[in-house]
Amino acid sequence: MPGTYKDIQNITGLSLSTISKYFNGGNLREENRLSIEKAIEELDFTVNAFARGLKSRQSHTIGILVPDLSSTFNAIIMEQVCEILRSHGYGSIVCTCNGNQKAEKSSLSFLLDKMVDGIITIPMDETGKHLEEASKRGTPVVLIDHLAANFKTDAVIVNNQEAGHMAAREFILCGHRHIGIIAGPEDMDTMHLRCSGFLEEFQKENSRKAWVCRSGLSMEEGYDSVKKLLSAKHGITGLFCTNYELTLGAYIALQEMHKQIPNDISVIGFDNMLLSGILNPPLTMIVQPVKQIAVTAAELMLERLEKPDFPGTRIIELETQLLAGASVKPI
Amino acid sequence: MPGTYKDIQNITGLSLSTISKYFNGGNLREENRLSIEKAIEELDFTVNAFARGLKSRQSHTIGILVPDLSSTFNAIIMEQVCEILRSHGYGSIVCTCNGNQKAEKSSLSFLLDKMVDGIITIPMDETGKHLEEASKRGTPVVLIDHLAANFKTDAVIVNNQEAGHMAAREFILCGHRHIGIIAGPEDMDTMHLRCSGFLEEFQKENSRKAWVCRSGLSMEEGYDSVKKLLSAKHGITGLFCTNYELTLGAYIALQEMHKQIPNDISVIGFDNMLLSGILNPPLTMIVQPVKQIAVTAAELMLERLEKPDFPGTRIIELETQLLAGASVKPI
DNA sequence: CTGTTAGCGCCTTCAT
DNA sequence: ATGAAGGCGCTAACAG
Repeated sequence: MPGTYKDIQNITGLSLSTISKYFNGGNLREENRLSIEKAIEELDFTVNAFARGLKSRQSHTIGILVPDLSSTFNAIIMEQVCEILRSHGYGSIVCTCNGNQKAEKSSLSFLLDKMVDGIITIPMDETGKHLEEASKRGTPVVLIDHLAANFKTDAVIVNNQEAGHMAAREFILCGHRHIGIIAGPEDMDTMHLRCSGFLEEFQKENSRKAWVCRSGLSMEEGYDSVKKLLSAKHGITGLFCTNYELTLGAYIALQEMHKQIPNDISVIGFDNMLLSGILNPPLTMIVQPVKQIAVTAAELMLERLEKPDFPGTRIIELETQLLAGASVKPI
Repeated sequence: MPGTYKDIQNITGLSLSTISKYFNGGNLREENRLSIEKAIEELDFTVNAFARGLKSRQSHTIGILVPDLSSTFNAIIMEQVCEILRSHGYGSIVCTCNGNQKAEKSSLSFLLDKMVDGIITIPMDETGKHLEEASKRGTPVVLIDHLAANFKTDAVIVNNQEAGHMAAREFILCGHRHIGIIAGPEDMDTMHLRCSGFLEEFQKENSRKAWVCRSGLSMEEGYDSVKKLLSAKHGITGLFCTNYELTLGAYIALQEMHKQIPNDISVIGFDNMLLSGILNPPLTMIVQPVKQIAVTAAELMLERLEKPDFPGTRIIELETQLLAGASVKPI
């Protein structure tokens, strides 16, 4: 049973309002300040967040809702967001929805019932319909990764189409005409844009052709995709992998098939994460500014909390970067 | 501004206590129940968790404190723990401490200040000194991965020493006498036990010899360790990798050096995670019962919350398993 | 089964 | 600069 203002009052003889002022940055006589501090020490006192929240209607807690944490990208974004929020006094209540839209909706309600002051999410349901419940309660929402069709709110996204363009240009520059794309799911717009961006640029000349292999998002599926694409004998000279796990799986498959990179086949990967600095030759990759994404999302939220009435919504689009390696070779 | 019991009262004409009873599982006349439900619908009412917490002293929120989420093992454990807790109505406030003990201590205070009902943690500081603050406040703690020397509390651990034994026996069985261990940090007891367990068993005969390569925990360091171990020309015929990332890095290094598994070198990995079902030949691995660990940790916590006065502490030791693959070959 | 009442711990006018 | 008093929304006796 922790102490209360009353206990401090009993020790110091000061009134509750003076004590409250101490904790909320008012001016008090130096001698009173000290005696309160002594009492705090003695009692091991900390302010009761429930009582405070009851008045202030703020929990200093943010809900984080993501599809899953097995994806390294999500896990790292999450980790960073939590850390930044925490350094501003905000706790992060984390929910995953396992790629399940129904779970997404109920997780959102769950978070709101926990009185979170805001929601940062990588939405699954791209209509954003489930988010209406948040705005109904006046809880701000920040989106990561993609916008929601019917729900305007602050967001941090990345130019995935341009990411596809960059990869295509790199291959084109080196004279490649037959490329396999390890594309992931078509109904996920980030993945789709990377792929369609690539195609858009690459197929400007129709002497060039790309084969798209759709799959899930996992390492295993990257691995399988390579096996499929290469066994089909399309004469593919390069591979574009559209996320981290797919890249890793593809790399392993290539090694296993004794395909030398870039002599036998050129490769452009996506997101370096833990891969950076390992592979030999270093992989040419499209990288997302992970840190930046996390910082921006956290900042958008913190600013929104400070100025709930700030008009309009801010959509921050960050650029991906081509990290030049040595895995793409002129044909 | 969400509604309150008073609003429901105004609509239904019922008293506050009847309404309270509705929300806390009491018996009321069917007709009253219905009219309350109608009012709830109309108001979009949800119970105010602050007010409820103020009385009940429970937040229905658990603090999760882990070193980091970039480690896939941690991320997946975390994900599962959060999910289970959530299915019991508990939110999870997640903090990482980046392997920093000072941050660990302050994160713990942070979580306690958020009024969490319990703490589930993979502790860094193995004395457990920082956890005293939790017990001082009467907040239960469940440990994952290792016990804390000076802090007795419920815990889920894994028999890491036996994991080392199993790996050693597998190599011995196949007649290997020269093994490299990709061991990770010596001062981390899980990692240390896997290694010392291995050595204990393997070096029972001194015709057998193992070379230990210490490092951090990352994929990159697994990669480097292999390069180091193999370039030293110890005549190593097998490798034991002691965590997931190290295994992955080691595998990549071997591929790159065109070492065939198991013809050129035998390998025992650790934790399959995303690797399962990919590698060819399938890797022989020591696997931790990840799901089981998460479930057990969550259950220990939930049971402790139900019976705060249950005497004694429960330490659940789970077994690792040798998942037979085809990466260890008789010499 | 329902209503009345008195707090839970903190914050905030309003006086002093 | 400090104190007194009422209320945030919900719960839990206690009465009826």
